Amino acid sequence: MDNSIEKLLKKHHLRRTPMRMEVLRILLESKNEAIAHPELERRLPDADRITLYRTLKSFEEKGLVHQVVDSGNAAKYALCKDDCTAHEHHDEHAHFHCQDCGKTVCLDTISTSTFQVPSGFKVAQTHLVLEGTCDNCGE
Amino acid sequence: MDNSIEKLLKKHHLRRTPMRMEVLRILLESKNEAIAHPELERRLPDADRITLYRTLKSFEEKGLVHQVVDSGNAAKYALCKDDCTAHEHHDEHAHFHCQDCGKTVCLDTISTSTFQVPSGFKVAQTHLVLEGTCDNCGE
DNA sequence: ACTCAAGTGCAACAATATTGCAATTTAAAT
DNA sequence: ATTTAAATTGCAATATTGTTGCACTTGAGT
Repeated sequence: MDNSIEKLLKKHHLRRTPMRMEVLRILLESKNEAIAHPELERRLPDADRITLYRTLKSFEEKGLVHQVVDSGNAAKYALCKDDCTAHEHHDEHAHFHCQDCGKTVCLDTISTSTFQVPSGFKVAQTHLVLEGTCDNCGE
Repeated sequence: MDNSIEKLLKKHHLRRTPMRMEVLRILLESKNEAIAHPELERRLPDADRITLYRTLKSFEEKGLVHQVVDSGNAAKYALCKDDCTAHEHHDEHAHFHCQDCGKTVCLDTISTSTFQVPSGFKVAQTHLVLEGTCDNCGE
């Protein structure tokens, strides 16, 4: 329901604007699937492309969504888990990118929390993307 | 030395052309650092941009380099380990992307070989990228 | 030296991303 | 309900990144 969208925005100190509500609605609809910029444009034909960039940037900065990188050339976005804040993301799960259908889904079962890095290195964020064929496409 | 460059090309069934030798030389120079396209352009001012794209694509197809995705918007390339072939990459290691200096280095100590995926999913390739501050930039 | 497939360079184009600025809108204060 | 400051938007202009087609050149085996 709309209510939850408004709450989400408020929670993350983002103004409630039509565009943001729309984008958020779409992201909520495809709950654990990451959506690329072009796809968002397609679903929001009337939206301004530039505004969409800035919307997503705001969302990311305020800890509402996280970026997923895959080997396709476009960044994708998915909703953050509840405990992400403006200052720190806690999306410690992997993603799966299907080379066939192109979809990117969250794999909450795989945690990315602890990898041992050389001394002197500090990890702020981890991207773990598995690529291959998803259950739908593997005939 | 030049010799090893030619051998590498031959090994991967790639013709020995000036451009490829140059690109390969640069990749060898920064052995375990992944280099983005713009950076390669910068280091090869006379090279044709399009040819560079195709060179890297060939390299990747023939198992000579692998792509690294990070949250920067450009794909980066690094040399594959010895046992990569045209048909299969075996670069089962993580990468570290410094948010400060932008460099991406290989972390050979971290293996990405085994993650348990839901049934029906098949993993062909794994990207594990840790982001944060590298030892140089951490004051 | 000859030959042909592979590779190159150029042009044209398509897609993706960034910046500045004026106009509008939100949310809070009066 | 008005007012107001700051955030957000839409548009223009521009930069960056990636693709395709085609004619010309080059590498490497015969």
